[in-house]
Amino acid sequence: MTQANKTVNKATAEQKPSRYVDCEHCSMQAVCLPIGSENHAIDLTSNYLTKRIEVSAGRNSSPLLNQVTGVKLFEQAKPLTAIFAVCSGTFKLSQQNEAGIEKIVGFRFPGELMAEDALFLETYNYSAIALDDSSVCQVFVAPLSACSKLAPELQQNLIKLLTKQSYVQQRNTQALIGKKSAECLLAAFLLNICQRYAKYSGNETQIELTISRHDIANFLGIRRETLSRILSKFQQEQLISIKGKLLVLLSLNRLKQLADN
Amino acid sequence: MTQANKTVNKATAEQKPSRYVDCEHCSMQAVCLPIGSENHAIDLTSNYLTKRIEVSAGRNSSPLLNQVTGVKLFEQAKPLTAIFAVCSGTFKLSQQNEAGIEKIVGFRFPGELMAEDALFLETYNYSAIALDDSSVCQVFVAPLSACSKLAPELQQNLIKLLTKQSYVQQRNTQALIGKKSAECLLAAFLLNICQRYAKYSGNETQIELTISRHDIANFLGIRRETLSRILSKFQQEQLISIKGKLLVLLSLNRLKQLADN
DNA sequence: GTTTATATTTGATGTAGATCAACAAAAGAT
DNA sequence: ATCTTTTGTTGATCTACATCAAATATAAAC
Repeated sequence: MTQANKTVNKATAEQKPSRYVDCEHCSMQAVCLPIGSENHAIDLTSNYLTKRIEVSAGRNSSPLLNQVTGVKLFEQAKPLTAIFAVCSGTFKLSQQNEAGIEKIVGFRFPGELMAEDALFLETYNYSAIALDDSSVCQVFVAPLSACSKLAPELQQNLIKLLTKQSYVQQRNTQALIGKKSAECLLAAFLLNICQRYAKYSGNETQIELTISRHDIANFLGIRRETLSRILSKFQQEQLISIKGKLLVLLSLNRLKQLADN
Repeated sequence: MTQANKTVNKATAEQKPSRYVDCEHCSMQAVCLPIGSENHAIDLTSNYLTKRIEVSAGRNSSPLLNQVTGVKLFEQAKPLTAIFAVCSGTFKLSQQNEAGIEKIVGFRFPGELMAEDALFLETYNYSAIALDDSSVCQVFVAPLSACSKLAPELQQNLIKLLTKQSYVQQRNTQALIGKKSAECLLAAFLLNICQRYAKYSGNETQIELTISRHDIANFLGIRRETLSRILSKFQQEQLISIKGKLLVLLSLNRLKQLADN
């Protein structure tokens, strides 16, 4: 474990567990765990293949234009050399279209993967931006590729991992297309992120909301104003509470009811 | 090549090339083509691994409820034993949610894959329904899995294929979320299907539209009435023409302009 | 052929959410 | 501390699309 003391010293530290997600709760498990008893030689947790690195948040050094906040871990269209698992913190994944318009395509919490959906391809499909002081496990592709040629089981595990991941991804986005009302959309989103964050925090009724309203609205395909109104409404109706960065879900049942409409 | 003479005899046959898509234009190529010169033993085009089968359309035998039209090639949640490539015809892919609501998650034209996104998983993620008299190449997973253990190159090819596929899929759906207006959405959709169909027909300005308005609307997340209105408007504006089942794009440029808004 | 069912188009109306605009509250910068 | 910038909230209006409803066209059944 590397040091993340900076994070601990911050004002918001009370709400945030001062620990990394452990390997047992990480989606990379299928890749990292050594395969079969005879194959112990291939242990991807050795530093040869993987490396834990810190990503400090802090806004981009150049506040010229409406630049993205946070720090880029990797960048869309650049050569892909490694994939990542989030150990602590939060990331947003964004794509820029030809016109340069930013579209948030997802968020990642501890235990979740980034760029795995482009494994063995040439370039990253999206950029990853830290919204927080974060840490990640970096898995280099070249040695992974070499290893997997030696160990067919590893490769089958990889394929299973990737297909499962892409299925989850698809469900996440397909659900949102359903053209539910913005309220349902938001209810579904809040439940989703709290549930995912719970793997890390242990509590699926609350989350430290490091994601800006702008990014949530962008991701959901609604306007910031609309998002803000619905959040206010949810608070009036005692469905949620927001104090500073802490979001609490007050009634999972009613939110679930709203979500699947 | 198996016989597809039934199809040729149909009234709509003039508009439709009476041939299968050839292997050169098929997305399964990376899997089917024998690998390396030394590995000729592994030729997946042998009948051992793949098999071409016919799927007659014709509506479902039970017109009781608002049952899906067409014939199911495989069914969501059933055990996955094979993946498929479309040789001729059209398929729609549909998912049912817990409430039993049908959601169209995609269409497949000749040369495109089905169920590959669940390869090595237990069950199909969606059902595939033939909208046409169609034919497919069936690739059995068990022998494919066995083979790929022998040939790491095949497996790397598979991973590349899958990740590319899932990227294209994602782009297709993400583009639709962009919450463009229904007009942009439809323009993008028409361009997309014509372009994909062109691999088969050779002409990217027209398509034999076997997909119902209902299914298009469902896929795009708009109402049938809205779809119908926009189609009428596009015809008035000489952007497209519809005669029977034949859809012709009259101005690719103006449609493209509309599409990326 | 006729009849029945299904698919598609068109019209009238209501509403959710976009848009424009102003204001309030944080967060950085000096 | 003040000043500036960014981020979030609330109000007023407008429009695209959903919804309800009815007419027409197409396809299946007899």
